[in-house]
Amino acid sequence: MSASTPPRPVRADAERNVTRILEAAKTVLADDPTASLERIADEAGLARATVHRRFASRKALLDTLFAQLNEQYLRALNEARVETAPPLVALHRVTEFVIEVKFSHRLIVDLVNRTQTGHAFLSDEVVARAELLFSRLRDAGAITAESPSWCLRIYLAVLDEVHQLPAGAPELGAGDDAAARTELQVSTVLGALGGVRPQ
Amino acid sequence: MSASTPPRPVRADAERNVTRILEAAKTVLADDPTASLERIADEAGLARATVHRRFASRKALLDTLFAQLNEQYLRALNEARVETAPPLVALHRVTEFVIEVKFSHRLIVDLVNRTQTGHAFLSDEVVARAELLFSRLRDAGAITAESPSWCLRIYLAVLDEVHQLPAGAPELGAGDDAAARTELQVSTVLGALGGVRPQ
DNA sequence: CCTAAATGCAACACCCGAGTCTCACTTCTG
DNA sequence: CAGAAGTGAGACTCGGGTGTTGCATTTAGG
Repeated sequence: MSASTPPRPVRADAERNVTRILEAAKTVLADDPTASLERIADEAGLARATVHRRFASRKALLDTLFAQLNEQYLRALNEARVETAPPLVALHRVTEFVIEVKFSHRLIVDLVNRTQTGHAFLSDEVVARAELLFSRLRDAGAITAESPSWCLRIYLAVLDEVHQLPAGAPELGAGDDAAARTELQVSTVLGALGGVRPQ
Repeated sequence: MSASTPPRPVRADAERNVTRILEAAKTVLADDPTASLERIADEAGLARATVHRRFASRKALLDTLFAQLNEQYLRALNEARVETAPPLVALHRVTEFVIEVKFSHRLIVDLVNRTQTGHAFLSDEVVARAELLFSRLRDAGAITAESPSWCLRIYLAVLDEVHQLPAGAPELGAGDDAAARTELQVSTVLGALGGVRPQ
């Protein structure tokens, strides 16, 4: 049964262009969530027709983008061991990973608001496991906020702001950028949710 | 010099429709920042042509909307005496006013991101006075965050989330809705910015 | 009540983005 | 190298939103 890869090996350069398009889409859509496919094609250095060849529709492109994001989040949740590690440690680790994901959250929020289709931009699994982390934080006394969904909303809202801070911002100090953003995110969220700041 | 009101008294019903349109625009755009003028016209119970008669363009309508918002913010800053009252008191009062302004911040953020024109959705004066309030909060030891502009960003981000909480949400408790939202906003922001929560 | 102003309605031109198709040309890949 | 797959460029349709105009009707207000 070699049926999983029928008779269509997909040429290498075509697949390469798929990733180029996705990369370009992230960049362009982060700047303007309503950007046209032409802008994305330009950013990718390809013709608009090619984008349509690789993705049946704009929606198909966005779906792929979302799927990619959820995959990365899932990886982050796994590697941070959100179910088993001490919750404060897990929060730190998951945030480290998420900060590295160069994905504009504003983009997602915008798209969700726009497409009333109730686009499940974060998969149920991601939401459930993230909310579990906040439950564990509360049970451990690290925060006082009761509702995990509220916690997640605040986390994402703050994440958006941290993400948008320019590279050399004074809030980030002088050291490693990603590390500083992680610190800022964690301490801001813990404070917002009624916890005591570490350090 | 009776020139300020030339020979054009503007009929009463016309002016009434202007406010109707603005009201409808707030409602509709809060739900979908890209909503068409037709949807706004429908919400206002008017024909689309009438919207165009009262507002030269979509942009003109949005400008008026923003101007109105800034006016309300200015009033809030004045009535809260942000420059002179104890900063924690001022924060509380200004938040009370702002919570009453039924204006979706998501709308504004979206519009700002969309119209790259650097639309100054919050007037310089509003920004300056709000940032002053955060400076005073820091000097008084109520928060530890250094950068007033960062504080304002977090404030607005949280405000957006508080604004979007459904009416009977558990985070709001059972009492007066507006008061509960004010409390949640203030305590969340103070915590996020490194302060100690009152109570 | 009578006029001027405002509206509703319908048609129109215009622009922009999505999606499709063709055809000549380039680039993989066996 | 040869054929297949992929691409670029351009034209095209289609849908939807903006902005404009003309005309009949309604409404405000002296």
